[in-house]
Amino acid sequence: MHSVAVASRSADPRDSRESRNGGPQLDAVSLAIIEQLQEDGRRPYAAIGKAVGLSEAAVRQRVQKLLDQGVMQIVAVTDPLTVGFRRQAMVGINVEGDVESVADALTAMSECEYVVMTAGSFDLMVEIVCEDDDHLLDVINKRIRAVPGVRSTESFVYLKLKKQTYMWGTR
Amino acid sequence: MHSVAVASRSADPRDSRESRNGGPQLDAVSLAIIEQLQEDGRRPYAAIGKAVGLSEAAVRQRVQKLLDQGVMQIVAVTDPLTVGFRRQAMVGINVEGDVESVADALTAMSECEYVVMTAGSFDLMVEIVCEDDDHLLDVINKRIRAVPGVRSTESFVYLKLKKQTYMWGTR
DNA sequence: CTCTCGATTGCGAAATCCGCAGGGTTTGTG
DNA sequence: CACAAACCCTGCGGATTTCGCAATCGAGAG
Repeated sequence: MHSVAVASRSADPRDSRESRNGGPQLDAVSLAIIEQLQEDGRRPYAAIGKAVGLSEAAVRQRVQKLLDQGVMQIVAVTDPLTVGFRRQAMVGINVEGDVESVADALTAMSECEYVVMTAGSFDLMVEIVCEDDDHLLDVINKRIRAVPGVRSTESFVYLKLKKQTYMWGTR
Repeated sequence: MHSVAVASRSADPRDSRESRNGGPQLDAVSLAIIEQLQEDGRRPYAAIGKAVGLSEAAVRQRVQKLLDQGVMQIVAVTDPLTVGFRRQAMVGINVEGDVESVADALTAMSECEYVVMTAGSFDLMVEIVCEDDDHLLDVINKRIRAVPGVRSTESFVYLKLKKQTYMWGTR
């Protein structure tokens, strides 16, 4: 049991990627584990272990670590329309002054589902999820534009969501 | 299995009134179950049952049904930057002719993580995930602009992802 | 070589998952 | 009203999985 099984895994922990921001580096095995859990977040550890060539306990430890480190999270994702949120929009925002402080303010708003700092003709892009038109109007015109530093906004109301995947790292 | 938004709904014979896009009506209990799984996708059925006032078996059956119906899926989600995709961008697209056919073409591209038809100064917004700058350039200038009907594109390269939640229905 | 540290393994015990049978409740029909 | 069918829930074993822990392995550092 000790003699074989080693030939396969050559975990290559050194610079697969290390360049920036506190990202803990992931080896090929952790990537494979994530891939398994992207297919089914409830897949048993033993099944994952069989797929990636690790024992059940080792998989469990690595998964726990990935969760603790915030590298991934295992959650239920839904189609907003089926849970009562009928209006969504992407909002492009231009900022004067500190972009990050504006981003933090938007992050604190529960309707803001997704906040990203960008390069281009917008400084920030924010996805917002609302229950109806009134709610959407209120969030955009009253709440977002009230944030200090927000110079202008442009809204793109969702008409139809065509694709939404969670297969990052799976290609 | 890749798309949430357009997940097929099982022909539900007795659909009294699920007007349009909406799927099956979710009662308060199913919503509470989803909420539990949005906090932790691996939470045991018994614990969920205790939280929502149902037996373990009942929770299990409801969860299975929600998964089968495509109302939700339980998956691992990651920050693409930490799993080796260093360049992301939101791309706004203007289309001449049929928007939906363009959307379908983009949906077929694996680099397109998110495709949505919008109202506003863009007809489509697409989030793309790439490994590096070359890859990003190739996708935008060669692949997306080559799609028939694409009139123009505007890119917003991601600098920093500030927020990414999956708490729909939790408010 | 020796020691340390992190990752992995093996293994029981406890908890969880799973399928199935049974019992209410509601709906539709004769 | 009676009856059947469809649904949803509960309870209960048995199989499976999770969990915690001690022992082992491997790569460095001293």
